[in-house]
Amino acid sequence: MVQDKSESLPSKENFSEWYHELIQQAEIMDIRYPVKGLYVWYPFGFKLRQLVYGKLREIMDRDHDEVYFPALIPETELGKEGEHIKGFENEVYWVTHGGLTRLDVKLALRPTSETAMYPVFKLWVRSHADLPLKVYQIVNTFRYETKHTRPLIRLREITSFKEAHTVHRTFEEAEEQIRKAIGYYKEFYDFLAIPYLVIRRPEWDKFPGAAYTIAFDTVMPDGRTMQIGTVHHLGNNFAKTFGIMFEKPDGEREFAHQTCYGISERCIAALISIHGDDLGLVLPFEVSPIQVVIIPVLYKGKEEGVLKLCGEILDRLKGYGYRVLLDDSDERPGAKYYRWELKGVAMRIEVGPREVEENTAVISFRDERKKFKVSIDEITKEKIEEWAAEMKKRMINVALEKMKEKIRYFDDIASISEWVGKGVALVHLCSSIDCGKALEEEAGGDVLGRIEELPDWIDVEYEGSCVICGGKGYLNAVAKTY
RNA sequence: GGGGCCGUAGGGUAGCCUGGUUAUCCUCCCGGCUUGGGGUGCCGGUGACCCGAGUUCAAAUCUCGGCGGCCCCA
Repeated sequence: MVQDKSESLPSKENFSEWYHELIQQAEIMDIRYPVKGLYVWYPFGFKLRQLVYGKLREIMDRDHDEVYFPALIPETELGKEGEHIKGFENEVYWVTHGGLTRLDVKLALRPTSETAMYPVFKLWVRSHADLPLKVYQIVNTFRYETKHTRPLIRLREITSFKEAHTVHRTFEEAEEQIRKAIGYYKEFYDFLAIPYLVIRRPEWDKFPGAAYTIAFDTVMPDGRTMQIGTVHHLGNNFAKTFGIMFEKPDGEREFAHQTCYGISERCIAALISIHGDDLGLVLPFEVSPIQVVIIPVLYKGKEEGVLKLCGEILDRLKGYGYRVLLDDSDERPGAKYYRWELKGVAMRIEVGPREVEENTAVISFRDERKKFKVSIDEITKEKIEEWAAEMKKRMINVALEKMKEKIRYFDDIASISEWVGKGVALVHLCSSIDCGKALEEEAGGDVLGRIEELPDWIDVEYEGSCVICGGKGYLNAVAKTY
């Protein structure tokens, strides 16, 4: 029996369509805003954003101060660092007029904030005692994307760019910060149960103006990878451009070394895409806008007892501090199950006349959708936390297994192109640009770069001979990308 | 950069080729009854031809322009 309900989602097998529909049906974003690449956060989507970014903030606040820099950057500053501007010039939005008056110096809508911040860092940094300087901000950024835009994934206005910027005395000290930043991002994505690869981008694909770039990539259900975080060591390139110098204890003046690292709302796209299923969102308990929904099963003449017990459970869970909803709307229970599953509510409690008699409740978790019965007394804060932790563990395992299936090692280039597009190919590759480009040509995908941290589940030697030239190579990843 | 396709209620659609009645159907939404442990059923209701110009007795339909969206190739 085929359910041809128009509100049902396309199968996740058809990932692109599934994503497009789910974003709207689950009320994450309204895509009807009349400008290409700009979208509206629905209240539900925005709550999810706030919960996810709350965790990111908590992590950043341990080691950074939050700041806010302006969205407009004068052309004179944006253009100072040659590599940097070359990397962005095709996608910068320009403010050219104030009212009817043409501006003497055009203003760019920030594509990222290095050139907004660093002229000010020059003023803030004077002595070694001012270092290290570590700040972050969560802001919107603008890029004139010409390719296919998609909500949360490819935007003309990124609404939720968390960018951190740090300044240090030495290259090594900055490098130490890079290690810490990678640790912060790991903690963040582990919290969201999103698996990732940590990869050093090849020379031709590093951040414009950086010494090197390390990226977090996750593998989407269709086998393409998505970059969900980047960490850049800027060396003293920008310090030289913007004159960020400090006086050492011995009185000598030196250029500072810098890092920057960012995460955008692609983390939400990954959260939705990695865990969601044919019925909708699946979210970890901690970030579900609604963590628990209580569904009363009402039979004529027995409403009172059921609603009373539901009310007691509601009060108790609210007392524990959870985001809980009692759905006493006039619909059949089945319709409610589907609705709240679409929204990714982590835990469901059903109460009907049978449960009232036994003083029990039927519990179900969104990821497994099995039902089990517990006595009302068992629903304690400790128990719920235990259940939530178990659910998170299941989600991590499932997501990691799926990612492993989409990653394969190849020791010759013959069959790589058949695989790239379905998943990630691992190959040994030397660091020459010629070999990298030849491989991209052959594979029909992008070289993501050298695996920076080899996970224990990848059972391949880290070093090996380059698949193109046979020279000394390291394990690299190749894939089609978002 | 080159080429192609498409704009009809909140969402999805038929009608357009061959101009002509009250613009089709599904869904959502609103009201009523019914029902209630995995998408109840019935009855009733609100709501649309992207914008502008042209052709014509008459334009959702044909022509031109604008705006918006989608796809393919480099």
